[in-house]
Amino acid sequence: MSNITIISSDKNWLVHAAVEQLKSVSKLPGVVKAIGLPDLHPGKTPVGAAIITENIIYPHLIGNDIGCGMAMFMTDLEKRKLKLERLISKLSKGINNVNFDEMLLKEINQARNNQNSLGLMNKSKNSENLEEVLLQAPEYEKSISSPLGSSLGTIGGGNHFAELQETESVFDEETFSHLGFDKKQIMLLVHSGSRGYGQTILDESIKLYEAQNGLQSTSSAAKEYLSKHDNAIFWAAINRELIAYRILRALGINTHTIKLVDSSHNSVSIKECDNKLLYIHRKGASPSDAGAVVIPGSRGSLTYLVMPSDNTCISGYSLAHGAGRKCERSMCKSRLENKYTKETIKYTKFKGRVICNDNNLLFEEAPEAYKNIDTVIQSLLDFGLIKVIATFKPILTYKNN
DNA sequence: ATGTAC
Repeated sequence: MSNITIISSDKNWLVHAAVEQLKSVSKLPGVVKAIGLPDLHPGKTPVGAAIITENIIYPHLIGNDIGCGMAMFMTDLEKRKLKLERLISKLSKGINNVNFDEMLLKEINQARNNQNSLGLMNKSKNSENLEEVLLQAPEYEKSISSPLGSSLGTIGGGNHFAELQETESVFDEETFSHLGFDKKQIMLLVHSGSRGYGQTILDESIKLYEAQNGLQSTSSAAKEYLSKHDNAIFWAAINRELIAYRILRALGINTHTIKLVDSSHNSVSIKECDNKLLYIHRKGASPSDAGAVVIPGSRGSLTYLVMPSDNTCISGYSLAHGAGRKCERSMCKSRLENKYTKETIKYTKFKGRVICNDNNLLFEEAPEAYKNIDTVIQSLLDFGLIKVIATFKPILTYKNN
């Protein structure tokens, strides 16, 4: 009997290669179940997938960007007071003007002090360990060539971004306000991860232990990986907070903000099920057993705030992490350069705008490069996995370091 | 997705 489940429908197109990748990983030793979410697409290993194992951990299934995720912050800026051109002009100057270790730590503490505690800040680790954990990345940070530089607080490339959004529709007012949302306020969504730190952790695990063969869960190698993995999860969450702080500072908006939702879609977590210890490897898959989740579409489509259902065993306790790539990166430019110039591509159909100095990336991350988020969400609804709380509309997407 | 090499 197949150990594969794919959460999809006829309307939700999936590329064959991704399904083949899912089949391939489903046959790895110790894999109990391989789940394809509706945003399943090919990567080094399948993206939009949850792989459940027993007794074995596969670092390569989580990939290099351990801890990558989506954090949504509520800003102090009211929707009615937003002046887009002014914000664009401010943000175009960049967000990083602190590049020294000591200053960086001060800045991080400032960023954290500026966030009202809803009990979310210390979710993964105690904040007292902040400096210790952050500086446990020293081998990586010190290896960065620029003097005293740090990658902490930087967005990175690829599909990473920071984006101002406004509430489009609220479908569940009670949950919306219970989570702390206020539709009058502008939201800030940050998608970033552990930068080179996670990469170093993956490289080390593969170099030392041939991670393609997996790490026996009782081995010291597995314990070492999991410990570093946890640090990367924490580091990535702080990274998103610091990015939010820097964006708001650059915009001249009150940097006091509230992080309402944050979840990582690249991680491994341990879950006890039927007296068995399961390792849930998520690669481009958000957890559906840890509260509300933000699922963005693209800069030209809506972002969804959803509440997972109580029992999501069928999807490996996971949800789609976005719309899923439809068009290969290398194909985007040629396919879209008749439709857009390098200037017109900075405008979206919602009258949103993009700040991005990388011309290729503007095309690679164009809305047309992604599937329809509404169809992806519909598949999650069809399988009874979520309830939609609200949708948000992108206003300004920032895609530089 | 990454830092680095080209």
